[in-house]
Amino acid sequence: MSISKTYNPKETEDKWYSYWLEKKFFKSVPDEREPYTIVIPPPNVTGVLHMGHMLNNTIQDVLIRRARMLGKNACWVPGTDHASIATEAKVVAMLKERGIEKKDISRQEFLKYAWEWKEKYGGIILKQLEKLGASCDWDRTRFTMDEPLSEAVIDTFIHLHKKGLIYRGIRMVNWDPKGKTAVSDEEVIRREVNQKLYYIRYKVAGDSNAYIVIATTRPETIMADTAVCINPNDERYQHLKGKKVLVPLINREIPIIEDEYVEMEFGTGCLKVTPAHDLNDYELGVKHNLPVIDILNDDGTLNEKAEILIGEERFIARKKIAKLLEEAAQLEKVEDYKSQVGFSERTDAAIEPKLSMQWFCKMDEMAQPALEYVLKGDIKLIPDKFINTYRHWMENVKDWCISRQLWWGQQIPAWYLPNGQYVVAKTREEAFLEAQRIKSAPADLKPEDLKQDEDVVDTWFSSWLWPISVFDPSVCGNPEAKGNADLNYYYPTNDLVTAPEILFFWVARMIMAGHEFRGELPFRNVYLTGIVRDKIGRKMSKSLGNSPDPIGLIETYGADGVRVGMLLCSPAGNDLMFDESYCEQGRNFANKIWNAFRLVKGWEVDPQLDFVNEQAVNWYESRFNEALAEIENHFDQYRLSEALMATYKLVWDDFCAWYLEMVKPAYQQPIDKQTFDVTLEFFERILTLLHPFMPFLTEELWHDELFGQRDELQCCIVAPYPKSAEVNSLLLRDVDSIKQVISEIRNIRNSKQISPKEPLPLGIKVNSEISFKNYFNIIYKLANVSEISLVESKIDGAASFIVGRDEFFVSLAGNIDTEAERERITKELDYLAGFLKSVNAKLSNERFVQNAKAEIIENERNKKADAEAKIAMLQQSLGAL
RNA sequence: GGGAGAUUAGCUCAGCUGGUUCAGAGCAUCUGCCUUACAAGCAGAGGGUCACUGGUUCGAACCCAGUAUCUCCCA
Repeated sequence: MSISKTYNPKETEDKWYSYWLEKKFFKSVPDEREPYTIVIPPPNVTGVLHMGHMLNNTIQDVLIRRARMLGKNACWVPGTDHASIATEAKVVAMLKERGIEKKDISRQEFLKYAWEWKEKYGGIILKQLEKLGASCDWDRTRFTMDEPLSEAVIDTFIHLHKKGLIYRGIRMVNWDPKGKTAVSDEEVIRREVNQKLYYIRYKVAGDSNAYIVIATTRPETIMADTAVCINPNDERYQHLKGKKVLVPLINREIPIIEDEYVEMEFGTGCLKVTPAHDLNDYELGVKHNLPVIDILNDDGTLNEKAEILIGEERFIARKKIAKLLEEAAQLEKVEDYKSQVGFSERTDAAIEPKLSMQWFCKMDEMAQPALEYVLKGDIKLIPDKFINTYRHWMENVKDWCISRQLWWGQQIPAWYLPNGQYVVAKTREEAFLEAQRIKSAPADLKPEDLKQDEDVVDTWFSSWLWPISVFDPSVCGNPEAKGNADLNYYYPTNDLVTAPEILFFWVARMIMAGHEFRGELPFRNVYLTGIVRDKIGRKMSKSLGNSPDPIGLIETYGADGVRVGMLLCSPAGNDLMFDESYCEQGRNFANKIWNAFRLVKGWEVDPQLDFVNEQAVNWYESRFNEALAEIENHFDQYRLSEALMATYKLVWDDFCAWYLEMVKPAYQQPIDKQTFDVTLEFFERILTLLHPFMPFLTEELWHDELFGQRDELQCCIVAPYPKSAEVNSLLLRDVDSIKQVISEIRNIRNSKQISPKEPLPLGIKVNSEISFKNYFNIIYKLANVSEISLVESKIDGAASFIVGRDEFFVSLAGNIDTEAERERITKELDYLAGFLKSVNAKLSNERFVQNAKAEIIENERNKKADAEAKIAMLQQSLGAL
């Protein structure tokens, strides 16, 4: 092993990752052990690793590695989703570069290019996860468009359609004019945008001088107006009732209708009604039986129904309309206005509400049991504050628009007869058989007359099957199927780690699908991570350029350093303010461990030597067990950053700063065999405890010859996780006092500018039951004390301090500064007097003595006794000065 | 507009059922150290009106009400 002064991650990471792969440590097959399963939230196949993935996958890897070491059959299933809109956009761009337009090629040709693209770029993110150390079972890697998984999607569609849970209908959908597809409500991101509010004059028909003013943010849609609406209670507009107005520029006549829906305070109190381009207007239109005029093409340009500005893009049209209105003297004024606008999650295009024929999945029925699982606690959301949000959504869930006007994805298995009727079936042949049963079907119907629906289903319609389909896709759509061995062994999975943003998108729907096809929940715990922000709280994003390159971070700080850095700043469910300095802290920690190892490795053993470190060894043993219990408790509650911090302190403070210093032999002196052996054992245990957080460093050290010969499968990654054992709390308490004594002596040295090299004599006046003799060698070593004497009375002229009930005296070579000493003691006396006063106040309060629990009163009495004793000691010291 | 959550040291966060010397941790800061594992380090120190105002209680960071600010979700 190299003995370089610092840990060098580059020399170990690839080496051990390949080794783990080669020895198949990540691989899982069902056996008699208890399974522990995580399915990865499949990243978008077009994606590259960002900080959110780093956090998310670090957490999953910590959980899976720990489970593996706890002896469970750990299985982490990786994969990607096909991300229809995003991928299709990439492919369209790629084709464009090659001079090919999507509209000029067939669906089959397009898909060929798309697969080509996917094979070439689709695996990048998974490769990046390897750098992080992710111990996924790569043999199980799945893609949502793999043949069997796609088939599962189709079967699911058919099944739900048969159950009446999927239907087709005309609805107002969120239209993405850039992706030229519908998107679901969850894929629309609302943002506040600075807009203008245009005040437009509509002339009253038959009265060339009269007009009303309407305020709108979307003047380009006036050509689609089919009414103007006023509130019937609005005093200002009583005279307009029953009249008509003319749409400006095109002078089409539209009625004035009345509805209390109109807010009198907003704008002018007059609302233009545009049923084709606004959800609320649509509903108003249905209520008042208004026609629908759709003036927009799928790409967001104006069509011939607009009559003017045909072919112009909607936002350009908006500017031009404003100008035309102004020229026609029909634009009264323009005001700045802020409002919420929806944007497509994938393309960032402003969403256009659009009426269209789409497929929907009914949600309310499926939401019911999915809500129950969470409310009953069968599925735990961590942190549980998300239960409320979840419930609110589930109780107000709307039907899910699942069709997308794209080619990349699973094509909807609906087949249209020439007369417009349709059947849902897996293949053309089956569809033909189905179709023949339709009474009104043409008698001479041939299979080739059927035309399959052009659309594909939403990517999430694949993803919601993920926890099932990665194991056995064949049960999706077939709830009666038993499922294969994998599914029966691994499902339900244990933990799901994901971002709260997709609680509804995905988590809720996985629960629905799990219930539908397995009658069972898909996972038991959902750990919701926070959003990674920069140190000033901004969400990390490409456009802001405030996100560090994860792979760059790994190169700078090492994978272990970055993993530790991510976890140090990530309380569950709270956003984390990421800063590179956390990774630096992680790297420093790795280095600390490395150097502790170098120390132990450098020791020479002399078998002749007596075992002199019994107290230190026993203390550390207890301390380790105490910390382990604490760490396990943190893990049980998914408090990973606290589990890490407890580990960090155990290693750095207890093991390195105290234990190793206690047992460390003097320079170039050998160590006794027993201490050496037990220290190695302690070190091994630390490595196993650290492994889930820092897999590379620990595996590297684990294989050092210092620990003896290991066979090729004896690796840290599968070493048994330590088990907590008994804690000697008396010993822990004693050593706490000893540590305090040592600190006090160091402090005296420090404040008096005495070199740590100069040994000082220590006198102890023992008033407690602590057997200080047992700890003499520790005190000698760590406080650099020349001699220790147990004394019966105070030592005059010495610096003194109190720990617990015992008094300590350090005689200094020079004269002590009486004045400073007096001041220090007086200060402490003042504090104690105040403290005693407050304790006495409590104890003399009758109501306290009556109401408080016995043990609390007892405690107050102890506090009083301790304080009084201390005051007495200090007063004596003061007198002795 | 409706809902949820947050506010504790310069920063990031713990603080469980109200009760110990309970106001904590890590980082950062300051002071002193190149003490043969580690300066990516060692030893020590300082730092807080627990957002604000009331209330309940023998006792409040913790419970209740209101105010302010921030974040998220939904419309």
